[in-house]
Amino acid sequence: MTTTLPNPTNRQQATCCTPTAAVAPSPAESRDLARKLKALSDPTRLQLLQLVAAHPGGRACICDLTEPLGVTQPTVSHHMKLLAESGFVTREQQGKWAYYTMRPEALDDLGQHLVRLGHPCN
Amino acid sequence: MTTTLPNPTNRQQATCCTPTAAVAPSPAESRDLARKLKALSDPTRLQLLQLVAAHPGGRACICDLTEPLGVTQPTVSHHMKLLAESGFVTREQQGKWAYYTMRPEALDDLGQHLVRLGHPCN
DNA sequence: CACCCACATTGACAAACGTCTATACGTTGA
DNA sequence: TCAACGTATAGACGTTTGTCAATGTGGGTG
Repeated sequence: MTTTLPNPTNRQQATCCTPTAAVAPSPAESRDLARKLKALSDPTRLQLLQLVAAHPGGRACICDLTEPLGVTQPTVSHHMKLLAESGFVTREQQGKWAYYTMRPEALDDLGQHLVRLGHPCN
Repeated sequence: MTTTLPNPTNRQQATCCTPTAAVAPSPAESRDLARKLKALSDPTRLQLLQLVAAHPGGRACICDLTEPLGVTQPTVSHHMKLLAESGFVTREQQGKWAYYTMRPEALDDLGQHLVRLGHPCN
């Protein structure tokens, strides 16, 4: 296609505004962003996050989360581990309970990142 | 656990602020949100979005996107179809070319939705 | 100590996903 | 009308994902 180039938009890869990222987007950055989005791309995990957020102090233990969603305790543990690894919650052991606390900044950052994706020219 | 209830945070499911959503998050809404997030949770699709956004008018055809990412044309077609079905781009056939156009509002909406997730009490 | 309890880990399994090759479809130009 | 081109679809294949039952772990309690 570079030989014939009849494509009206493809004159030497012109960009609208020299966007913040390079013309060829960084695979590493994309993988990192995709990893965070994937952590939120499951209905069960989203409901778990909402449940944690709705608890006083944005803080809940596994036993608070197992019953309302109708999934088993190992499944909840697994999901919360993923959410913690992606930075959306923090884990804190207290006695025999494991408390997970919301990290709203993580959601703020991700949200802003997405908005910026749609406006590469600021 | 409801019988013994030694859990300090779990006194009759108290919430911090009667959040916008019900205490038990709607599965339907979570599934819809998860579907959109899943559409963005792949590095190749994110790079495709960035490429489209970087093109003049936020508009590019498949042939503009196949080469820079090192994946085959059917793969690009498949990903763009997913992005279109989730509302992040629109498709528009022009001659033998298929133009995909960025929809920044979709990213804005999703970004705001995520931010709100972290602040259920507004 | 011995026993519950809350949670994590393991292993298994079906379903969904990302990618490719091969092929079909619609448009354009000779 | 035919050939070339850009794109979409179909089918196949290996990988990842979400879930569960079973088991391990470590703290509290009698």
